[in-house]
Amino acid sequence: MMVESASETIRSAPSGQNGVGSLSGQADGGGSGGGGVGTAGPAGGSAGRDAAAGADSNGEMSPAELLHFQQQQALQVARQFLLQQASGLSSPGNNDSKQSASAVQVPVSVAMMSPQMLTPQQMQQILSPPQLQALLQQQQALMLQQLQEYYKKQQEQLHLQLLTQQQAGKQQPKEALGNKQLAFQQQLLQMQQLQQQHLLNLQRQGLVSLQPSQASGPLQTLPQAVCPTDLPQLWKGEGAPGQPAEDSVKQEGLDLTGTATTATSFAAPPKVSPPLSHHTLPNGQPTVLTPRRDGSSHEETPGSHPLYGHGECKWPGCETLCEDLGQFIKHLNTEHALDDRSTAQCRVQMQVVQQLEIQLAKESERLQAMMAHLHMRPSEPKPFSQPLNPVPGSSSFSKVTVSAADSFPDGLVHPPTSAAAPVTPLRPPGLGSASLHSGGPARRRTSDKFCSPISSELAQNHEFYKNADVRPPFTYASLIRQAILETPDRQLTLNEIYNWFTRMFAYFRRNTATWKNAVRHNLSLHKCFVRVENVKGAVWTVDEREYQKRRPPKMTGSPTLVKNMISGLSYGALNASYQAALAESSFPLLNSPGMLNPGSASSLLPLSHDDVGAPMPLPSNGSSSPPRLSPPQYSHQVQVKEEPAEAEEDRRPGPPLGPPNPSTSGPPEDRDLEEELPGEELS
DNA sequence: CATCCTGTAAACAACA
DNA sequence: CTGTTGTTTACAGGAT
Repeated sequence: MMVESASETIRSAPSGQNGVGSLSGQADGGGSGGGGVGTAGPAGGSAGRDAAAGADSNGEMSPAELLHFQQQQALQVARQFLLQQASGLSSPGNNDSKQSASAVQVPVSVAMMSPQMLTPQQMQQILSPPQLQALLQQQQALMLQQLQEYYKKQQEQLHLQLLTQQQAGKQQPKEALGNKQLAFQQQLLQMQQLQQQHLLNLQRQGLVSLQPSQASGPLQTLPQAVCPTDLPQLWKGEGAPGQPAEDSVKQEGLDLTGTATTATSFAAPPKVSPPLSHHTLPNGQPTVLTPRRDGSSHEETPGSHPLYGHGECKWPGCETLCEDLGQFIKHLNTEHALDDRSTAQCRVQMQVVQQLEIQLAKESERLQAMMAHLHMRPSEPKPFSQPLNPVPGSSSFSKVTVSAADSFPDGLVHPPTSAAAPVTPLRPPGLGSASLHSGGPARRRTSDKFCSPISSELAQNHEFYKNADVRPPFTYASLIRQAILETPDRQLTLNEIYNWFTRMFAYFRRNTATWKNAVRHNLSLHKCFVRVENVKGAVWTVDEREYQKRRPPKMTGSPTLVKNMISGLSYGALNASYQAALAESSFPLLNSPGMLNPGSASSLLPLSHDDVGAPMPLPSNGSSSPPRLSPPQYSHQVQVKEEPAEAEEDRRPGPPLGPPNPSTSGPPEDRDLEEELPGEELS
């Protein structure tokens, strides 16, 4: 009864604080009840436990967490890789190197939307997880753009050549000239194909870290570039000093130009339908997930293995040292045999790859749309600063936020097969780490109190929070309030609040004991939460006055403010055509179920700015939906100003029971209910 | 640096 | 007895 699934499911894994070690026993979900366990010496010891366990080989980590971390890692890698790639881009010998070099710097920083460079940490402070994710996407998009710029340049040159030849060959017979043109056009076409393929390959390689042999360790460096602070702990940290070898990668990519012509794979990303079964074969030769450049993939040298490089196992998160290939194979067979874990990891990897491919396609289309919109002929040489387009700040952000724009229902999000992964499909690359690794309690919640930011952000990103195991940037108090205010009655029982949390946030489906305690703690602690005795028990309500009373927001340049501004920009300032382009671009590509970006899933359609986004349809809460709570149409859930009526009611009237009616039928509190208070929030 | 705010842990009581 | 609900205390760490 009542014990909603959450309490059971995972029990461990508290937010992945850093592993402090201290494998002290206790730490079971029960926490509070036992009483006896208490004190357990070292503060915070219990918290770190799980993470630490994950790091070790003793399979403590649940498959779910593995999936999470792996995804995270892969995405990080991809990101890093793209970054490197972009910076390496300048080197293609030809004349535009200078340009592109500077160009790389500019757009990125601009994309950050802050005149001054922000450190990732700062960014994380300022931005909410979804925004961070969006930013990352933006960055990637920019990288891609730059790559495309590069290719475009080459196309330019071809064009130039063509022209010059045309002129030079004036005397030549027309048909010859026509042929030449044709040839050039073909070349151009090829170019484009290559470009796409190259991009694709970049993505793939960045993720799959294939074929280390190819270049003396280009990719090896990547894993370690991955946010050293979080992953390593979980995946068994690695400290190997990496060699700087980014150019080899780039080289490889460029070399492509000469040969490859098959760009087909791009159009049809591997469907990876049967989630399992392709991975480690019993004999130890894992079928590499992404066949990498189709046919040519078999080039791997006899003495190498796609998953083996630099003396270590490249299995995601493994990095076990192996002296030689034989040892590695052995290791592969033992450690990465066909089991749930490997399977899950494989699946994740597939998803990651697929996701990135989709994203690539999406970004490409977006680029097209952008260029179309800006009347840029594809061949027209553009000054580099261009890509950023007129409205630097807002647009770049809005684009980002919307980018994922996977407006399709999340229904299929979860990997069908189940087995080991109740996990949420993805997590924003950058912020996964942000929210997880950070040692202590996740501070820096956006200070709610600011009226509706929470509701708006929630509305906008609710899909994200629902699916991604990311800690929401709100305080417990604000969340509780939100939960309560979202209901018609403006009242919830404790358990219903719990349910709301678990329903709305994947994050809270995990370590229940902790946050439930926190919820109770907050309910008791804050005067703004008023407990009202009811016939069927007690319910909690919100005293808005009290709530608003709390320390005033302090607008000046606080991160919160910045954040709000940003989000405001991003969501509000979209221009229609742009949106259209985005939407257009994203729709067709997203038909693949497994992948989507929760990050902004909901952002595109419903809302324009602030609160607007009503409590979202949210039909998808499969399991634990309490009876009430149903009305999706109920909008404006958050009456920030709520004020009098409710307050006085809450005042906990002397009479023992009075008003509240018998359980069923009408809401006891009749009182509020209808005040719609449309014009609220947002000073 | 002091203070406030928040998150986390935990002890404990009342109750079902 | 166990688990839930509430209350309270303590502490750590970020923000002001």
